[in-house]
Amino acid sequence: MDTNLNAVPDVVILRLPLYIRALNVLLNEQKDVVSSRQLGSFLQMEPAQIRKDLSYFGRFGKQGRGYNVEFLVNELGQILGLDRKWLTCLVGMGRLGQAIINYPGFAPEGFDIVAAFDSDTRQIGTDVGGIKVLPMLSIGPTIEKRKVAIAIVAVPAQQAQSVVDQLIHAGIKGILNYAPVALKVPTDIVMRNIDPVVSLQSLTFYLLRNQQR
Amino acid sequence: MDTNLNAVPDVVILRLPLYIRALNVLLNEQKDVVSSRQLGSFLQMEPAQIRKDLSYFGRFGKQGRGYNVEFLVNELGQILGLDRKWLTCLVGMGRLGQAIINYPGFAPEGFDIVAAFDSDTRQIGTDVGGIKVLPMLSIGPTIEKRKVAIAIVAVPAQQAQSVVDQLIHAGIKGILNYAPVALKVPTDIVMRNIDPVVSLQSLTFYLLRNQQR
DNA sequence: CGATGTGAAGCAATTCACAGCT
DNA sequence: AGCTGTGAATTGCTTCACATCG
Repeated sequence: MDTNLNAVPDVVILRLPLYIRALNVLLNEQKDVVSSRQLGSFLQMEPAQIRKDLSYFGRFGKQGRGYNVEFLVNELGQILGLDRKWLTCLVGMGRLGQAIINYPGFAPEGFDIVAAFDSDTRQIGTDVGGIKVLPMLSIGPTIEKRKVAIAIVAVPAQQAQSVVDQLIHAGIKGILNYAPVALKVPTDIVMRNIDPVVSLQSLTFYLLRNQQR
Repeated sequence: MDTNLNAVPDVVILRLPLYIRALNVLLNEQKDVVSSRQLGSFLQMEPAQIRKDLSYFGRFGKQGRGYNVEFLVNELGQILGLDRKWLTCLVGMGRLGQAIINYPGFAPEGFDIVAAFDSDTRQIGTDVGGIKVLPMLSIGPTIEKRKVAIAIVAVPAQQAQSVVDQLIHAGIKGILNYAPVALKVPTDIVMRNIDPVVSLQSLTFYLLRNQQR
């Protein structure tokens, strides 16, 4: 075993947060040890895949017993960098932006929204969820001064590319994009897209196929 | 070429909506023909992958020329079942539910939200975005009577599994889940999860890895 | 025994490369 | 000449199966 992080397949990284979610549920249920078989039945996946995934990073289990839940959740958190705070900003304070900034799920996981931006002059200066809304022109200086690493983009599709360009120019390295467009970013920038319509549009294929039969 | 829809890999189905998005942009730009190379550079992917993906469904292109944009977007829409309306309901009318029901992106793509449910007695009976909020007990009768096929779940994590069980019992076949939990559904139910925290938690891995070097 | 960790095997997806059409 | 459609080659991922250990 080698633990070369560059050799870990992307799909494996995408699954780690799901393992963490499941392990936290088990922790709440006072379970202190779990086997790959139990975790697999919980997440509806093959035990072998879980063991192989974990083996990219180390030997976390005990033969004949399984994995210590608390230990494993901490190890995985460390691998993903969840053992520290990530300064985050939000661009776009429309209805979606409002919902995002008021969503209580980010902070407990270490994603602290420390700045918010909008182009609407009526929004600028108002206080939303304890954060003052700044004008778009403040994006650069704010990100640089506060060393914000992640941006959440919740602007209309038309503005998204220009906003993302500004963010990257200011030093942002990770982007969570809610705008329904395919954005272009340099290879060293990590982006995730959240687009409910795209999700539904592949879902319907299976609905169609399942219904005729 | 055979066009057996059961033989199409899931990853291919997941990419079709992205092609549609891109093609619609090109349509707006009055482009009437596009090559796999152009589309690939637009979407940052390999031309061969696009051609192979499309070849699962038919021969849509012309050699030496490329693909007719309007024709291809219509074909793909038909394959995914986007050429008709999908009756959709929304469960959970908190901040997230409000944002979802007011999001103007669903209806133009054929996803009509025709019913909304909540457990909060103060919400029930109110009118949100032209739709009256019904109590949870109405889920079954409403879905059955109106033949709703898709449900969007925007309730707290704790209630999500029970809500999903009710929806499936009432005949829902597709679920777009916003609750941050791993839900269990039968194999004939199609589910998509939207969880921004999970998205961020894999993003951070690459931020960590890129910064040390 | 019971369960991990892991090479090897098997399967799936991507990319190559080129015949064939326009 | 340019570009599609597609077998073949390649690359990547998942699952098997078992040595090994508690």
